[in-house]
Amino acid sequence: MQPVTIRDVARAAGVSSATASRVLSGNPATSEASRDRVTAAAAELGFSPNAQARSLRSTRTDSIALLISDVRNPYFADLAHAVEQAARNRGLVTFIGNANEDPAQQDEFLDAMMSRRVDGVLLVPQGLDSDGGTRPSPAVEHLLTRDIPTVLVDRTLAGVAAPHVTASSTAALHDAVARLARDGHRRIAFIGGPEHTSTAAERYADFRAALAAHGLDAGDDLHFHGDFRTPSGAEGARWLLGLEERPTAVVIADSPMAIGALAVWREAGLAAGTDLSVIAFDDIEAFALHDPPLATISHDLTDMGRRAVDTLADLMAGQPAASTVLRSTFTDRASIGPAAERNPA
Amino acid sequence: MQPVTIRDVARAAGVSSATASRVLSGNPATSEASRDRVTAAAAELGFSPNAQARSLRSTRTDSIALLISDVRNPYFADLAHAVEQAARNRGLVTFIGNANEDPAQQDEFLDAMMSRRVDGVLLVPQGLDSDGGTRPSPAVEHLLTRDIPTVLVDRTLAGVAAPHVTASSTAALHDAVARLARDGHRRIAFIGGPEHTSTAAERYADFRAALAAHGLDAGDDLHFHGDFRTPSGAEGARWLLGLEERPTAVVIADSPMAIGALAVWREAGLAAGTDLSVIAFDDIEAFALHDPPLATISHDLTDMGRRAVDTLADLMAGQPAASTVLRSTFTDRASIGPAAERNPA
DNA sequence: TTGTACGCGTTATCAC
DNA sequence: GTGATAACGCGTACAA
Repeated sequence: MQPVTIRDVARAAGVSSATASRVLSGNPATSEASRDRVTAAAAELGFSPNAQARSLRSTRTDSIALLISDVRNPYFADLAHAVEQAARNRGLVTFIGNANEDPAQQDEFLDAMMSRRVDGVLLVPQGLDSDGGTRPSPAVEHLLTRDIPTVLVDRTLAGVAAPHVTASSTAALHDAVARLARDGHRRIAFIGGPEHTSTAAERYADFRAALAAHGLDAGDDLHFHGDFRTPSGAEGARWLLGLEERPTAVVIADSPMAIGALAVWREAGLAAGTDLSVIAFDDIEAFALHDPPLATISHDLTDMGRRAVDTLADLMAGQPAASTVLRSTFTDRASIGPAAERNPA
Repeated sequence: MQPVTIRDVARAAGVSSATASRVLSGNPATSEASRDRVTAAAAELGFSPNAQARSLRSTRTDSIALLISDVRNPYFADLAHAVEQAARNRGLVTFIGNANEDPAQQDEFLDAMMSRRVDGVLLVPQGLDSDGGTRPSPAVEHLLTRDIPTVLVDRTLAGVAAPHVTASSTAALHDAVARLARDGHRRIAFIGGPEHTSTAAERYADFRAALAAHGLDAGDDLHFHGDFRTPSGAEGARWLLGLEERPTAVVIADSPMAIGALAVWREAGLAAGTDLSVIAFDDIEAFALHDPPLATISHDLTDMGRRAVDTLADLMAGQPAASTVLRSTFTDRASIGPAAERNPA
């Protein structure tokens, strides 16, 4: 079936396409008579305006793009949900894209979005060029040189001046390490994310700083380099089991890695909170499956999503927009216990 | 900055816009000389073609829409990931939309997608009109009358003739009930999804049939009506605890409800596999957090996503497309144990 | 209040 | 192989 155009509607209503257009876009300069006939005809024919043609004229699409790192990571799924609801409240449609933690897929999606002239972009940046260089990837540079309203979310990117909405875990990690230190923990491991992401780098730096503040060993040998995904969490867990002098506590930098790690430790017979104290980043619903309940460091993602959309809206309105840094929360739960004796006799 | 058009590129390359277009869209009727100059100019100016204008001419957008019920449900997140990868392999961009299990949000997204003239739609339908009527929602009817290639995924919809890619759990539920019956279970509860979704209805019907096949009580009083979300799983768990004669086993129709239910039961001191045997639909990574490991009934979502895209591609190519019904798998794990004694002395 | 005519950026159709 | 030109569907300045 041929798509129904505004001309078809106009013909059916016995008016010109200009009048039909005016009626359909709410222009007040229309008579009641034509208004009735046009709306009736449009409904009758099932007219759906061609957004391509419309935005070719008006250069506005009332849509934004959201690029996340990994749809299957509950953290980003929650963020996507929050952004979508906030955007919907402003009459914006959200196109969600999945980068798979891969700069190439990120760029593909961004190119498609720029081609479709979205009004703005919310970007969880996927790190630098695959060249290993120090510049942002081509599509991201393109975004900036073309002055497309862009807000970085969750992560920042070196050399990119766009405003961002992120979360700082400095205080939460300080609290968490204080709690561990109080319970006698001296060797605390860190299962981190990929170095090139700002979140991974910051979380580890904050962790080191918190250790130092409590007079604990701040060597780099208790740092496992994961990639934010489940299998690398399992690897990290095995790495920890293989350490000569086993740490008594561990901090894991996101929830998929925590899932992978906890499964390995349980299989190895380690009880969380008893044999090994565990703190995981993110506080996802599925953590309720774990016994004992997991201590977490988490962000309010609804807030993050809402603020990201607010910031982007400012930018799209031509107003200058400031960056926001939210605070993370440390939640103490039973997966933290007293440090086990070292080398029990 | 003004967007760079193909005319700018043509001018910079010293050719006509027609030649520039031919070069940029890979038309072989071009000389090596102009090819070089045009590609150089395009790169120099950072040209990005306007997809609106392009598809205004060519009526193809090389994009598809995927509407899922709930981004935060890992089942649909996995499906979205699978679809996206499969579509990408065919050069199609996927726009993911989230309906929140709400027909109104479904229709909003579908309208936006129709406006943008996507080449096809993969739809997890959100049930009937809010009127409670028996017809599909307006946007879905629109999709069909306009003959937009559409494939139903995961769920079907009464009265909609579009091909579908779904999964049948008939055999898996038969296996699961057989396993429970063998272990002495006679009272088996079912925490189901919303009746108006085909998956919820089918799963419950198959469950009832499996019970009957094993000569078990098939009354309707052990059926809790949930909504596929975590809080309703918790409600279902409390409902089960309040039953006069407590069932010894339970089947839960999706993973978020399982998460909600298991947390409640643990808090109440019930051990899965000992006090209550548990089988959950879906086999998500996060289930690894649970001890003992959960018995599951699951689908291969990568397969489902791939086939959905295959089917849609056939439709878009004008070929007739057949529906596919995949088979679910029952995985026996330690959350199933012997039926506890009833009314122990 | 309404209709005519033009242009948004691109591709397809013709001539050359 | 290349260039001029029409057309995609819509919104709007202008004229009536």
